[in-house]
Amino acid sequence: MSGVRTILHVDMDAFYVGVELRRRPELAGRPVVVGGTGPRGVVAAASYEARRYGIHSAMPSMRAQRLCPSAVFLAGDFPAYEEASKTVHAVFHSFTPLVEGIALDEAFLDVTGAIRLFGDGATIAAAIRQQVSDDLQLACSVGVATTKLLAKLASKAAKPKAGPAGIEPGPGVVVVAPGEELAFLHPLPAQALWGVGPATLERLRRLGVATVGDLAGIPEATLVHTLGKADGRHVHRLSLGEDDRAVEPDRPVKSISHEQTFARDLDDPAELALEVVRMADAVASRLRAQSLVGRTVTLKVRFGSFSTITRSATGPDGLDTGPAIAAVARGLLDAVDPAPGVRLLGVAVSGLAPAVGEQLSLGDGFDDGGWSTATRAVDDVRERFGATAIGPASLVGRDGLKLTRRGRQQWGPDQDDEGSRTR
DNA sequence: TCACCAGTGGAGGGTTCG
DNA sequence: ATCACGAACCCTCCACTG
Repeated sequence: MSGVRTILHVDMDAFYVGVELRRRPELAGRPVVVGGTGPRGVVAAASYEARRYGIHSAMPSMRAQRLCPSAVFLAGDFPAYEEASKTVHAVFHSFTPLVEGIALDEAFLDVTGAIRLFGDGATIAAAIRQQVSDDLQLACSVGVATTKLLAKLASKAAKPKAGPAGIEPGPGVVVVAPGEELAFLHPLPAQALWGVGPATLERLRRLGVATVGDLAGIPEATLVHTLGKADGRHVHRLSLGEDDRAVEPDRPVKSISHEQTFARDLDDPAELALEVVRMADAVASRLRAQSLVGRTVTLKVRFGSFSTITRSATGPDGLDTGPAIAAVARGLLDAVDPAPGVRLLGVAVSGLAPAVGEQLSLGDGFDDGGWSTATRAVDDVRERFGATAIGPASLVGRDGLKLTRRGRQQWGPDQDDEGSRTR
């Protein structure tokens, strides 16, 4: 039935760094690191010059600093990256509507139907690179193949490579032609497969598996036994190059969460309760912005020891106001002993559904104390005066409303995150 | 010595990804 | 000598329903 597809995976090269370089061209050619700058921060992106020193994303910033003290560390500007991402996606959409965004800097395109118009996969890939370069002064790498997995691995192969010796430019576009799939796939290490992380890798290692080719030689039943039904089957199919997953634009959101690592561990219940209110409020804002409500509230607590627990509760009604979500989350928090010291707190809402018409936050026949009306007013004020213009009264400190709505993405606490709440 | 069976949905922990 | 944030998905256990 469905013939051979042509799928592209486009991956921006050091995306956040690239956006920063556009407005700070003097940094070009230098080791640049974007990410959390505080003592508990991590690297979000590193320029290829920085990667020569062994710096990579998700690495603790402190370690990165030791590896390359002369590197330029930037806190990052998430809204700017979002804006650039939108423009990049507009370029993708000029070739096909079948665009599945994976992250700000990454997307799958199914161009099977666009070939008649624009040329084959390699031609489209080159055109996209040209367009992104012209419009945004940003570089990207593109993989072209018959499946998502192969396209993703191909784009990786297309990337520049940085080692102690220097930086290799990389081909920019790599095509895995129909029929060449297994020749490309089987020499790769098993962890190249999507879904094979450290834990799975260790189990496979015990089966004597090192490469994808090794994996292809293992009976499916053995893999299912070792990895579980879903993962075993999945990995087995991928190792044979079988991957019929479609490029899906518009995948619905399943959960919305906010979490934060503190500059120091907290053990004061009142202080923690305050943080929960803050996060519940932030999550609620985002729910309403997308006209969603959620029935399940999950509280996440990471202790100083790094052990992490979650506590959740599901109610009959969809919630989308700060007070309603905070009430549930605080109930969950009450059952947690913070004495060991809490490093991170998170509030998530799942079980999402579209908010339909007049939202009843507290159930049928209940007077919700006017929260629905008040909440709409809050959204209105924020729309006109900014996100920090109004917030829960409990968050008003001595210095006024300390509603540090910390950007949309943060890679660790700031140096001075203690603020007015410290005692 | 009682789990008998099947389905559903919640809770909690874990893995993986960018 | 340290380890973010946001999201998706899986597994296992458990309670409830019939």
